[in-house]
Amino acid sequence: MSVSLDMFGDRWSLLIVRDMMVRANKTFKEFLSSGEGIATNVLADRLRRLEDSGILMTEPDLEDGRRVHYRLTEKGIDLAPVLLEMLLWGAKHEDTGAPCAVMVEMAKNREWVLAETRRRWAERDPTPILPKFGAGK
Amino acid sequence: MSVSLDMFGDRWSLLIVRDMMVRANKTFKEFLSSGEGIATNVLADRLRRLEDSGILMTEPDLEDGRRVHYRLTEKGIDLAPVLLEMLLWGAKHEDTGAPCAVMVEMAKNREWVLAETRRRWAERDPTPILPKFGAGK
DNA sequence: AAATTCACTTGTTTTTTGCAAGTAAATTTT
DNA sequence: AAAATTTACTTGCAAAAAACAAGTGAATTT
Repeated sequence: MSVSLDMFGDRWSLLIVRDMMVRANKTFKEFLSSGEGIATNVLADRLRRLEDSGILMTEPDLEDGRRVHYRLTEKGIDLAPVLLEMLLWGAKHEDTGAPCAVMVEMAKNREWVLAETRRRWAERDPTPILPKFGAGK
Repeated sequence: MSVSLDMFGDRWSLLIVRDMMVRANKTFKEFLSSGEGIATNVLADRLRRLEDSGILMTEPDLEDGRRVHYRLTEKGIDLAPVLLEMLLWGAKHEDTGAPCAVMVEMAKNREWVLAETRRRWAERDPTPILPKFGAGK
């Protein structure tokens, strides 16, 4: 676990992974404008380190040569259980502002949430997990 | 989750919680000598912040007035699922040095591990969940 | 009563972060 | 086709945090 903490023992790395996972962020600009206020130099540095450690990879955008697509690797998407447990912990113990009913549903359906997260990643389905939850039940 | 990351977005806080949970660390000195090399000023600061945010509490050692016992709160022990998933992720994707068979067992028995962790916390049973393995990592 | 242990605190140096501005290549607009 | 704009960064600098080294005081051991 110390290994994980060498990688994630900072304020931004896990937030980046979370934004890729639940908000389907792909570009540098999307990360910048997803509201947490990360500095451009730090974002560039974290993306580089996450890539170096095999958690994400880059691919060019074929429609716009300025853009770079960041995408989670298998190792990256495997962080979903960690992120989910963190999300649930935060919802239980802190005031997250997230709708409580949604979180209760997620807590009851961990396996479904994880399977769905992985499916969307595999199929490059950009629908975000969070807003759209509970529809199937 | 951003809330959680304000708290845990640093190299040491989660490591402290982990050491309390799986190694049953209680005193300042135990944290110092549990091998990660945290500085005394940083350790003092993190313990204070973890206490301020209700993740741990302190109680005096009745047998030795110099010592302070740090103990996880309910909110703190509720981090067990997060830590467990991190541990499992690290074991799968990084070279942790932890005996592989042990991790496979843990992955298969998440619920048991969590129940046992909580039981030991509740009963103040200091038996560590994980045996100490060497230089670790 | 002297030495030692324990849980810290207090400087000081080094590293990391945050902020503002800038750059180069690709695309869009005129 | 020239100019303006967008995108993904880099660079330089001040401020905050961390690592390092040393010290303090109360409690305990010798």
